[in-house]
Amino acid sequence: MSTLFGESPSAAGAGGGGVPYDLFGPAVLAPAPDTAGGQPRLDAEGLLDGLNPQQRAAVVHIGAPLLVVAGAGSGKTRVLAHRIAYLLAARDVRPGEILAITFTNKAAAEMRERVGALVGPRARAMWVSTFHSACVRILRSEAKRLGFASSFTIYDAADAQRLITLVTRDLDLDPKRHPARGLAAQISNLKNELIDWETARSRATSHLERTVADVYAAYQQRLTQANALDFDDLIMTTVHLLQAFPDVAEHYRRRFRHVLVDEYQDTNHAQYVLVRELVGQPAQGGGAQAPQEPAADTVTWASGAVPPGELCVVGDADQSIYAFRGANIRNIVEFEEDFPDAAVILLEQNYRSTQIILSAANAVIAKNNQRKAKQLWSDAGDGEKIVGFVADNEHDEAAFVAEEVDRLTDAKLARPADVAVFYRTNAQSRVFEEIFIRVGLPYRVVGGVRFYERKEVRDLLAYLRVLVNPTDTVNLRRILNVPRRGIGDRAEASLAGFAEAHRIGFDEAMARVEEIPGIATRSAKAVREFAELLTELRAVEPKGPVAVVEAVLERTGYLAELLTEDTVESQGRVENLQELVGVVQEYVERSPEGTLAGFLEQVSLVADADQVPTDDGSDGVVTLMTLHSAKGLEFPVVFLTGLEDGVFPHMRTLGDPTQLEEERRLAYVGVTRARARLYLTRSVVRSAWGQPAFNPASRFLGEVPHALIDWRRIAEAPQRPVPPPSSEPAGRRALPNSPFARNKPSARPIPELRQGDRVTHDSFGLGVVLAAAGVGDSAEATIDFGADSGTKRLLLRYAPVEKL
DNA sequence: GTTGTCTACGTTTTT
DNA sequence: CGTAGACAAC
Repeated sequence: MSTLFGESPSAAGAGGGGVPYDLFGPAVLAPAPDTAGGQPRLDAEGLLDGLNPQQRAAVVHIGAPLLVVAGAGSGKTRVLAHRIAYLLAARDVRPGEILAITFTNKAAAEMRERVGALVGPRARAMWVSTFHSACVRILRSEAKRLGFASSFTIYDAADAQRLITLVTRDLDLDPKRHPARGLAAQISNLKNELIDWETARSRATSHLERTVADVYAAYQQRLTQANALDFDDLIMTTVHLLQAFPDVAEHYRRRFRHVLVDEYQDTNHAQYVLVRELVGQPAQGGGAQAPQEPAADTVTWASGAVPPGELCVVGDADQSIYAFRGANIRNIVEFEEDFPDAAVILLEQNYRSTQIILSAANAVIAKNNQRKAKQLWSDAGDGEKIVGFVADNEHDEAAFVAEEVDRLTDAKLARPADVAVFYRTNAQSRVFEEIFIRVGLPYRVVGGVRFYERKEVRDLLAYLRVLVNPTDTVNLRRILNVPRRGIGDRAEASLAGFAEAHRIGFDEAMARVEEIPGIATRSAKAVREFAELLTELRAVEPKGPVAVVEAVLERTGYLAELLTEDTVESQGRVENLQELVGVVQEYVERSPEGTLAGFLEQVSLVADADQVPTDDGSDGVVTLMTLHSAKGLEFPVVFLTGLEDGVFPHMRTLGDPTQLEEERRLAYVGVTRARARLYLTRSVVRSAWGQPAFNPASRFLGEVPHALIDWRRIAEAPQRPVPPPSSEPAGRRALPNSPFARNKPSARPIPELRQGDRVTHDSFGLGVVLAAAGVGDSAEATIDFGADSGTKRLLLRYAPVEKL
């Protein structure tokens, strides 16, 4: 298919608001466009046009800290953009005095664009950026104060985990008991709480905590040696900088007279303290949870203090979906305690969705206990009913989505660009991609297996990082033997040991490889050649970033190896590398003075390479993304898929009411992305890594009032009389607490084994049960398979075992 | 010592 | 299904 639209719809798409087809009238959509005939509008009164009274109040508010509680679709970005423009137009604020902080690059870009549309080129003097890039900017210029080079490298989560693996090896920790992943998470949590390793160590009360603190300490030391900061360091170090150097803090407070923070509910403790430091307003409330340390959390007042900056935060506790990574709702919930003179403005009118969609969203979120009441309303009318669909399996679910998109586009009710498909986890995108490719439906996946996480891309970036920052040990060791050049584990360990013993960097150890005992001459030669290679490559730097990248690909033999391999996979890798070269070229074109270091910084702070397709008014493509990446976006047509307990809400959250509430907020976010048409789908059977699993309907489905849903198809009820088709939950009841209700269904029921039972195993053959424990999914058995295979302990849920 | 093969393993969301 | 680690052959 994909004939879609012959001619481009009359009214433009995105910002303007007119949807050409009959989704619903323009009244629902964002009010008047921000630009009139492309001309920046600077008069103060004009900036208030088309705003409702609450929005207007938020724009014109002066003085005390302001919290704007903005329900989904209530025009919060609009309020922020207009407030900024209003500051310039009506209050004589200079652009350079404004710091607007968002959570994602996407949001920052959008904000920049909208402000730019209102105030024109003056917007360029403002800082409109994410927490992380604002901090990098501050840290680069103040690095000397803190004793590190301003050319520091930024380690992302993968780099950090790799370094922690190295550290655990150094400390002789059992990787089974202390997986790097878990340690990384714990250290990250500590940093988000602004707890440095010294404090962590002094507070440690258990053996485990001491171990974490030890790893933290060693990890931090390695970061310093490598002249690197991880993501969390960017925030924490900036806070420390401002606290340790009152003159620096004063400098930024003088500069940023207006601090605006978007998605305030997603801030963690470190970000919260950072905001307070920047504003210079001492908070009254607790701030810190856990053991209080007033000194560390209290704003230092410089002599000749600058009056506090004006703070405006915008957020919605119902859309807090990042608690898992340290976001603290208390920051928004207790804003008024933190800032006793604060003003609060509530935005409840929704300009995005039909009333039916909002009613569904309100009903679902109302099930959360920990929450302040809030009811979104719209004057857009009821609109279409929500469509429900139960598929037999995930392929059918995807096929339904594809057919439905086809139907809508054929009927000119929507273009592909109007449609988004949401799912809980990235892995779920694959089925949709398969079907969409087969039927020729153009689509784009946002996020997913991210470009910058691909092995070959990371390898090439590792080379570039090492060229810029020779002390970057993690990346140096990553590429030491990539492509294979005969420097094995043994040689690497010797180099690392030598560096440790002489308290020098890994790169220096390489330079002195001759002095190192225990390295085979052949390996030593390889190390020497590798060091020379790096020197050669550094010599290319003056020729510009593109030349360096190409030199790396050529002279390391990386490209040649891939070309020789000549498989489908290697071709894909070559294409990815070409794309990366293209990214460098783009960078150079955009900033001709740009350096390799500049390029790398940009890359490390932009995690989502695949941006949301901008609506250029063409038919565009269907957007596939996780619910998390969907936040802040809106689409006329939304498919919310995989609504199954265990998928969404995610399995790991089912046992924890707090986490379950976060999942429900995620559902709320998903539902409120839809403007006119919302589809809720689930699948009876879904294959999760190989094995089919029966999942019951998501509890969130049952929380949507039945009257709002038009069930297009419900679950079959096998071996039972057909249940009354009145409501879908009948489908859910179709599979009660039968042993087939979850996981591992028909193919092979979990055998109930007792000691002495004879069994057969697909690969081990015949065996005798020595012991059995546990029931249901957690049932295990120890089975003797005789001389060939020996005794095994098996989890019966997965093990291909049958009782004889 | 290094490379290739096997197996075990673990799988949320992202700056 | 895909990747990381352990192990056995070159």
